[in-house]
Amino acid sequence: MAIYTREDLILMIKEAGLRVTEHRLAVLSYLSKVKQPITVYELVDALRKKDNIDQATVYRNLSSLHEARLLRRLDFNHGHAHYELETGRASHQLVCSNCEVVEKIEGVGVDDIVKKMLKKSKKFKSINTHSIEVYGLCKACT
Amino acid sequence: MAIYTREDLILMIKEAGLRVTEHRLAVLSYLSKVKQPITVYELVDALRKKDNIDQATVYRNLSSLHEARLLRRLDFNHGHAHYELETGRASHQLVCSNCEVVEKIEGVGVDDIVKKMLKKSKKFKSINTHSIEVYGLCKACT
DNA sequence: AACAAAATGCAAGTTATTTGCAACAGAGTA
DNA sequence: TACTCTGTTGCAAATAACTTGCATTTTGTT
Repeated sequence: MAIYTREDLILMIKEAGLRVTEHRLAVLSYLSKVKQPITVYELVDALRKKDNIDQATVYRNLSSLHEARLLRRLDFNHGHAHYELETGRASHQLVCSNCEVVEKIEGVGVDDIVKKMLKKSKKFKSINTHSIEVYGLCKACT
Repeated sequence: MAIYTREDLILMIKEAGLRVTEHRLAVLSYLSKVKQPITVYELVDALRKKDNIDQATVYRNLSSLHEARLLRRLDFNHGHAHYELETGRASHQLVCSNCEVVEKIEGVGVDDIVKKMLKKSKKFKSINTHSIEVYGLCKACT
């Protein structure tokens, strides 16, 4: 879990071809500090208090940062999106079918599987990112 | 791609502990015939015409069938859910980040990866299903 | 400093999905 | 077969998540 300085983040935004605004930086910075993918609601709630950012701005920034591939957008069948930094590492999680528990699992290599999928594909010839969601009941809900 | 008879589907619904209604059967039957995960919109559109089913009924049936684990609910970052039958086989797809193209890939085994994830988990001790979405640009959008 | 393009706040809009409630239908039992 | 209980349905209205229009401000560039 790398830690990014303000300068790192500024550089990332610039290299993505986007303007560096305090709000965009705040969104990226917040996401760089959390350990799990978080909901837009959490982000809006935190940034509204701290930096007085409107939710439309949060949505717009999430969207531009996602399009620029700095963020990964995830869905756990909870009715709303989750976001996390798009790091080199892939994103794999166990998701409870009953409650909102999500457990991120790291260190499971899946590169060869993704390659196999691509090889079998007729419509794609390259890929950028992927996510794996494994659903079950968490221990608390069992 | 197994083909289910009406009796198969009735049995599946009964074994899931749900009542067998014409509408529920129609939803399951429709999903048993499509080759790709489909949107609720498509389903509503088709069933409204054919069987005069209200969209609330479609949503409620999708929900009950999903909860009973007869369906799998998928999200491709398109702003709406997709559904498919929950067969023994897992669900893996390539998804275009730009348009709505989705390509289902079969025959890539991932059981050991899922097992590895479960072994690393602290919050789960068993799982039911999973999905893998691999994002990239399809050939048409490249 | 001056300017064009992009970002922002606010309020209103849109889309997907859910819900309340009265009428109806499936499934077990008498 | 009739009875009854509970799950299902249609319809309209509600909600949640997300997007958009527009006037104003900011950013990066010249």
